[in-house]
Amino acid sequence: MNETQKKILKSAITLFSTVGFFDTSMKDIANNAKIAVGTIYLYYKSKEELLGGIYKYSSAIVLKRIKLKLKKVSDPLEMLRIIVTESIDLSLKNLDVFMILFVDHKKMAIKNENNSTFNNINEYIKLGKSILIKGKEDGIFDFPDHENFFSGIMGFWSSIILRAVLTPSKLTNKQIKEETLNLFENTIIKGIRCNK
Amino acid sequence: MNETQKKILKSAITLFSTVGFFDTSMKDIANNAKIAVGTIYLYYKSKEELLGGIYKYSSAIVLKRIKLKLKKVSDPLEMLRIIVTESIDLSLKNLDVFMILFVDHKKMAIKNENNSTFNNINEYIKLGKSILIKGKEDGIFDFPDHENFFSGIMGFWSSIILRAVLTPSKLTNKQIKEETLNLFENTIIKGIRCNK
Amino acid sequence: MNETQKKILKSAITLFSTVGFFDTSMKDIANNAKIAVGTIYLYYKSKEELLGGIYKYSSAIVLKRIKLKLKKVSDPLEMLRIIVTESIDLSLKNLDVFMILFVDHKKMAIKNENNSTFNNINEYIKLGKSILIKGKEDGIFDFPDHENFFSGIMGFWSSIILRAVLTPSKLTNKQIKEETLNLFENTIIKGIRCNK
Amino acid sequence: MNETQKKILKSAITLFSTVGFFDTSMKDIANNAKIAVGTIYLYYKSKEELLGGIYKYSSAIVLKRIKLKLKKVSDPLEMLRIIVTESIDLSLKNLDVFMILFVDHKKMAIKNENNSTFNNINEYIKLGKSILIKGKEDGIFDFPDHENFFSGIMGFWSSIILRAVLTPSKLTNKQIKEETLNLFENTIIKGIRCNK
DNA sequence: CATGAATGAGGCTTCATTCAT
DNA sequence: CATGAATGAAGCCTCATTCAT
Repeated sequence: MNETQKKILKSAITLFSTVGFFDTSMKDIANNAKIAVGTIYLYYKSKEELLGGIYKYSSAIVLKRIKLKLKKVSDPLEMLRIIVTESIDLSLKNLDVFMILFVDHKKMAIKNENNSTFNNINEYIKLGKSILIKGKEDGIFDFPDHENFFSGIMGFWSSIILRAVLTPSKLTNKQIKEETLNLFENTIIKGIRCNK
Repeated sequence: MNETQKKILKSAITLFSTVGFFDTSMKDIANNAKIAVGTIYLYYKSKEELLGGIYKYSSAIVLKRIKLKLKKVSDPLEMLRIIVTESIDLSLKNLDVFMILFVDHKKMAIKNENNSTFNNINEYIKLGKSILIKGKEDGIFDFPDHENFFSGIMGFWSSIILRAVLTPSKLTNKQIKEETLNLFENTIIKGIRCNK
Repeated sequence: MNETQKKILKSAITLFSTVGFFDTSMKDIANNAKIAVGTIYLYYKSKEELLGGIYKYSSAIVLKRIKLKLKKVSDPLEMLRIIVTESIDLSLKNLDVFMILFVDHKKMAIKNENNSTFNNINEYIKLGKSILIKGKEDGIFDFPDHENFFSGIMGFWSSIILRAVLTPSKLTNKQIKEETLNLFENTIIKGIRCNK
Repeated sequence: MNETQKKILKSAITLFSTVGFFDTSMKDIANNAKIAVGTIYLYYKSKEELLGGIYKYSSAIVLKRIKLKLKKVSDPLEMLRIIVTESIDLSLKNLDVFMILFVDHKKMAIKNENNSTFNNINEYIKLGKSILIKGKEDGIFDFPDHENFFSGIMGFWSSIILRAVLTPSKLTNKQIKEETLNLFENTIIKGIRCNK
């Protein structure tokens, strides 16, 4: 991926996440990236495909980093903490990507599950699910079988982050992260941990 | 609200929730409602305002019904169960409204918190928050103070419902509802209930 | 067909025939017709379809008038004279239509023979062919069987008219018509008439 | 003319004649010729001029060959047969060139008669005209004086060839050629030959 | 109240042409 | 000579909105 393409992606991510996909024109993206409109079409066949490119690119980064962090551990509880912690961390550090990846196109991602655009996102979800299952098998977690429990967890923390980020407040990102994780620990994790 | 206006709202809700706000044209709405385009403008000044109308209308129904159900009880735990149960129930019975109210415009609702359009939604959230606080004060719940805990709960169940609804499966709405509530009960509620 | 649609057709015929299909923009057509661009799309789904509309409309007029003139006669020789005379006459009176119908899109018409757009043109050609065949059967004409003889005749007079019209000269339309018919009479017709 | 330039011409002729001038992009031509877009501009200042180059190039070949064939004879009747026979023969052997030279740009050629691009085509027509005139002067042909008789003849055979070529049929090129010439012989030539 | 033809700004996309390598 | 990434003007088309009936 060369510099021009990176500029396009960066510009599009910024605008899509703040102004929205439909209210961002290709010209806006070009201007913001300081290139010509036509140039975008050298890299992406359409606005739709540019959005797809953003998905692939962003989700690849997120997935890669989370997989890396998970390598070091094998305890499901620790793994669950890591996948949530890292997701929140990445989201707060790249709010643009967060908005697009975890907020805007939930619906779309599900509807197009077989589309390669969402491969990484789907792998991310599978990863989450497998952690939960392993935790249950290992007798560390206890919760009713449910296909979409991990999606619920994603909805939980992302909704909290979204409000925290959009509501004017004096909290720093670090505080937001810590408070959210603390809440997660003392509600969901507490609820599913097996008592010893 | 006369019949014509109801037809407009019904048509717009259907289309916005399935096709999306931007991909639905005013003409589509008019055709679907079997009226003329111009007629819509007798009731709503703009497409934007029509969307606002949908919010107000839908959220009023949801809020009214939930308030009614809550009147009969005062135990915070029971109240929490009711607000979630009813929300899920209404969502599954009116998927169109659910998509718009709980999925599509999360972002928008927060950004326009002072806009009267979102009065009902905001009141709904306040209601949820107050239940949680009361539960804590009454010593029934135990969890770290967090401004957006209830938003997290909304994100939790709505993400689960969304996936359940969009993923092709053989589950009935009743099953979806029961499984989701069961999961909620055995994770979050279990996690915050005080053992005595 | 209402006034607006007529204005659109008229404007498009003029511009397509003089400037050419590709060098005429939809905005040009709208300006020339003194309407808004969008209005064109109320009547024609695309520029392509507008061209199709012109074909249908123009060829319908030509075909109708020629059929009318042919009703009064049954002698193949006279019929052949009439179909050529009338075609030339109409062409000279409506050069725009002539350019489009008999010059510009010969290629296209053949390639899309089954497309309803060219129904009238194809019927016109069939009519011409049937006259030639009847003349031969009646022993009035004598020529080698050939599927495309009538097309050859069309090419003959239309090429002559085209040059006459485009070359700067002092000839009136009446003169052009008479000279062309005279030439046709004394070359092709003379060549195929049976001497008795 | 080097190899690169020939590749450009060949590619452009193919594409212009099949897809059309406007629907062929410079990139298409470059891709088809397996060169870079920029290279075309080393040989032709613009797309327009490339088209001009095609005219000049193709018509030069046609004209040269026909002149060569005509050298051997002086009888106007034979010469007329040769110019038509050779034109048809070349057309069928190079349908691409035929489409461009004899079908597509009739209109353009006339309008730009003074443009050097069309020198060869115009010389070709002059040649045809002079044959007809000489035949008349020699008492071999008899027909009314007409500036554009030869254009009519061109329209005659080219229209027949065009239909024959585009209509799906089982005729070989040889058959098409023979049938067309036979028809020409027994209609126009028969019509203008002086009986002795 | 209701209609739907008309409007025209603005968006997405193409493509002839340039120019630094 | 050759390349092909970059340019940006211009075209087709959509659609929210208006207004005369």
